[in-house]
Amino acid sequence: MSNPDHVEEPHAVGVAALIRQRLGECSPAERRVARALLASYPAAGLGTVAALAERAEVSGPTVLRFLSRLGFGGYPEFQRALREELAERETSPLSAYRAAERTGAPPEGALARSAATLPDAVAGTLAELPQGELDAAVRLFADQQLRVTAAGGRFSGLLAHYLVLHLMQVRGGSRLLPRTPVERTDMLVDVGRRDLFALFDFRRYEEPTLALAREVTSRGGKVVLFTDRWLSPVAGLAEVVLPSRVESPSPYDSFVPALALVETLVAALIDRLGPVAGGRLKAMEAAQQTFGSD
Amino acid sequence: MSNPDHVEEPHAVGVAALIRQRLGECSPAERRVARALLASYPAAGLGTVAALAERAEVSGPTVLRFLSRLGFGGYPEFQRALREELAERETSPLSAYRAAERTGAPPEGALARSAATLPDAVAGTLAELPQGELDAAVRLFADQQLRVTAAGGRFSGLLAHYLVLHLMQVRGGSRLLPRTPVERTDMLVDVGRRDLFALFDFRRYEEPTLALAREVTSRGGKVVLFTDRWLSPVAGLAEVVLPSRVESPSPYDSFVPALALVETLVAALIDRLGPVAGGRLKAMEAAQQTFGSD
DNA sequence: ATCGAGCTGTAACAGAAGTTACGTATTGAG
DNA sequence: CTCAATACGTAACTTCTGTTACAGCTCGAT
Repeated sequence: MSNPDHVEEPHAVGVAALIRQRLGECSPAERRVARALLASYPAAGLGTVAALAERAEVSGPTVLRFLSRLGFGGYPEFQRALREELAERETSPLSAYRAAERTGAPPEGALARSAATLPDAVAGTLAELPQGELDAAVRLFADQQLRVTAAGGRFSGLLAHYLVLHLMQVRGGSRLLPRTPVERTDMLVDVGRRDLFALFDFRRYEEPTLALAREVTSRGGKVVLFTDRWLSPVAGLAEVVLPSRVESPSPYDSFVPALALVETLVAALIDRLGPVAGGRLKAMEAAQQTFGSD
Repeated sequence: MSNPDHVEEPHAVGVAALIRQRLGECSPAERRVARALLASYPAAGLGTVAALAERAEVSGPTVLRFLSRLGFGGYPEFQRALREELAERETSPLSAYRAAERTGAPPEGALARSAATLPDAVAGTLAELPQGELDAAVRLFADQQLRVTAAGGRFSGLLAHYLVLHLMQVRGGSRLLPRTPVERTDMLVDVGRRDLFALFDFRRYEEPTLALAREVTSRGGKVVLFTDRWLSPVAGLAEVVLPSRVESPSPYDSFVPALALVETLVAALIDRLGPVAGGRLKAMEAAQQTFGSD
C-alpha cells in the first residue's frame, strides 16, 4: 500500500474522518450511531455491538448497516481498524508537538521542539517504569557475586559505557564489552551462571546483540535489557526489561530518557549499597586524580 | 507523604499502573503478557484473548490467569476498564504520567527522586538557554569549512563521543579527540584557524581541558563549550558557552540535561543543513563495523 | 385513500469467544 | 534421588456475540 492516490479503503484517512465524510448519505438512525461514536471516539466503538447500539439508542442491526455503508465488511473488521489507528496514535503521544507540526509552519525551532518533547519523554519514561522491574534490576546489580558486563550498539554503547563507569565506582566487578568481534569472543569464553549482562538495544535492533543474549542465557547468565518502548527482541530472553521513550526533536531517536533511566538505576543502587559505595567512592577519588572529571 | 497503604482497587489508578505495580508477583509467562500489553498499550488489550496470547507468545489461559491475578473477574471486565480509561484520557488530553506520578509512584526512592528532578532539570536547562548562544553554535557547526574536534573528561567524554557520532552523519569532518596524552598531542599539531573544538568540561573542571582550550584559541581555533551552570574556567576562552543543569537523584551530577542539549543542537543543525544525505548515511553504516566504542 | 419503497426493530441462527477442568512438564526442597 | 508444589498448555465446554432473515412501520406519491 504505497500509492498515495485516493483509495476507497476505509482505513485511508482514519475512521473518524471517514464517518464525518459519509455522514450525509446515512439514514437518521444511522446518524445517531455516528454521533454516539464520535462523542466518545474510539472507546465507544471498542465494545460490543449491543453496547454501541444502546448508547446510540438504536438496534444492533442498525449499527451493522451503518458500518456496512462505510465500507466495512463486519464489526470485527471495523474494530481492527480502530485499534490500529489507536496504536498509531499511541506511538507518538506528544499532542503538543504534533499540533504544532500540523499548523503547517515549522515549529519555533529546535529549541522549542526540545522543550516540548524531552522533559515529557523523561517524565513519561520514569512514570511508566514498572517499580518491580527497577527493583529487580537493582537486586541483580547489587549482587556482588555477579560479574557485570555491559554492551550496546553504536550509539547505545555509550550508555553501556556510562553505566560501567558508574558501576566501577559503586560496586566494582564491571566491564564494558568491546565492539570488535575478536575482543568480544575473547571476553565471552568463560561466561556462566555468575554473569550478569546489561544490554542496550534500541531500534533498529542489532542482530549481534540478540545473538549475544542467546549465548549468555543459554549458559545460565542473566540479562538486564535497556530498550525502547517497542521492546527489542532480546526482551524475550531478558530477566529484566527497562523500556525508555525515544521521542526526539530531531529525526533521530533520543537517548535522553534512556540516560535518565541509567542514572536512576545508579541512584537506586547507591541507595541500596549505601555505605559500601561511600567507602569505595573515597578510594576511587584518591586513585582518580590522574583521570580528572568524576 | 510516606503512606505505604496502597489501595487494592483494580481500577483506582489506571490499568497500566496496576500492571506495573503487580508485575513482581507474576509468573514468568504472565510477565510476558504484561510486557506485550505495555508495549502497545492499550490497543493490545482491546482485541481478543487469543490475539493477545499470540502476541505475548503464551496460551490463552495464561492471559486469563494474569488478569485474574490483577483482580479482574474476566476478560470483558478487563476490557471495560481499558475502555473507560481510554475515554477518560481522551477527554482530558493532559499527560497520563501526571496522574500516575501523583497516585501510583511511591513517595520515596530513587525513582521518585528522578521523576522529581530530571524532567525539571531538562526543561530548566532548555528554558535558560539563550537562543542566541544556540544560534551561534549552530552557525559554527554548520560551517563545513571548519574541522570539528570534540573532547571531554572521563564521563563527559561520552557526550563528546555522542556529538561526534551525530556530526559524522550530519556534516562529516568531525572527530573525537583521544584521551591519552600521546595520541592527543599528535592530533593537535596542525590545529589552526580552520578548527572548531567542542569541549565538554563539568565540575570538577579538568586542568587538561583548560590547557587544551588555551592552546587551541592561541592558534586561532574556535571553542564551543558545554559545561555546567557554574561555568568551567574554559568559558572565558570560548566563543559559545552552553550551560546545563546537573541536578541528580544520586550523589553524582546528572548528564541528562547536557545530553538533551547536545540533541537539541543536532536537531537545530539538521534544520539548518536540511535532511541528511542518504549517501552519507549508507557509507557510515558500512564503516561502522570497525568502530569501537571509545 | 391506497400503494410502494425504504427504514427499523425483533427473533432466530451460526460461529467465535471466554472460561474451566485436566494432564504434563518443571522446579525446588528434603 | 524422590516427592510435592507450582506453572503452563491442551482440549472440551458454554456463554455470548455478530450476523441474517423477516415482519411491521413510516412517509411520500399517485
